[in-house]
Amino acid sequence: MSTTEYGQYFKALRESKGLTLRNVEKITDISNAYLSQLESGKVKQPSPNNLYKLSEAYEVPYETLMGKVGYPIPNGGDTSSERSKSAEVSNKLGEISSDEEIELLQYLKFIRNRK
Amino acid sequence: MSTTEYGQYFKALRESKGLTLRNVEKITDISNAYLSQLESGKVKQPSPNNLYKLSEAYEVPYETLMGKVGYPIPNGGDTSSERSKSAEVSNKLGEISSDEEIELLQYLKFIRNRK
DNA sequence: AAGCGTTGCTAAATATACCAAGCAAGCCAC
DNA sequence: GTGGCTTGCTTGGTATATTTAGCAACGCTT
Repeated sequence: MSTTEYGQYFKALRESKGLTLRNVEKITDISNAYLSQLESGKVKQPSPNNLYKLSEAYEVPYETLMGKVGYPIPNGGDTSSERSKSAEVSNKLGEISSDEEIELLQYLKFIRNRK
Repeated sequence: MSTTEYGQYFKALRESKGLTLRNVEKITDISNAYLSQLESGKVKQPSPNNLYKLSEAYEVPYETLMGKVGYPIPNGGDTSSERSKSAEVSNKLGEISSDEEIELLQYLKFIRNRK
């Protein structure tokens, strides 16, 4: 199944914000070691508590992260698959795939780093 | 320590429905052994996946169970007095400025055209 | 070059979710 | 009573979430 490891998503998110692993550790109290494993796909289901902290640090909706890692989310059905009929909160950019998401985050990092 | 004995809550829920541990096991695919531990307070943070199954079996809102065991729930109402500081609307990419938004849209177009 | 702080990462260890197997007590038929 | 069936429960084990300690490569500054 879509092996689009969400680890890369987390990594791209962090880098787009210009944060280091130890930066995030400081903010969230999650060890940098664990964060590294998270980003390299060695963790399957991080606890909701940690997802919540990360959602704050990265300023993305908690629900989004819950869905990303495969937990059921309160209002809709499943996620992880892009064919969901869910009226997913439209992003300002319109519908984007997981792969595009990562690329956009990487580009965002580039944008913010120049100048 | 929270001493939050939600175990008794689960037990009361099950009994109110006239279900046995093995009944619930059949329905949810959660072992009766585990269910027993859950109800006797030997489990601290059951996975959202299992909470979801239980919410279906017991016909209570998923969010309610999430809150019961101490997980943050999507719309505020956390156990700890945490009130959202602001309703920042964020998307999967985190906060982005208008200028960035435009650039991202252009880049998205580029991405999609390069096939 | 040598040292120093930073970065991401890994290995080993601990904690805990969860299951398979089984046990003791209850209940109802024979 | 004895046997079978059901109940809740415990014990031992496996898997996995998470941390502590450390390491190697990098960039600085001197």
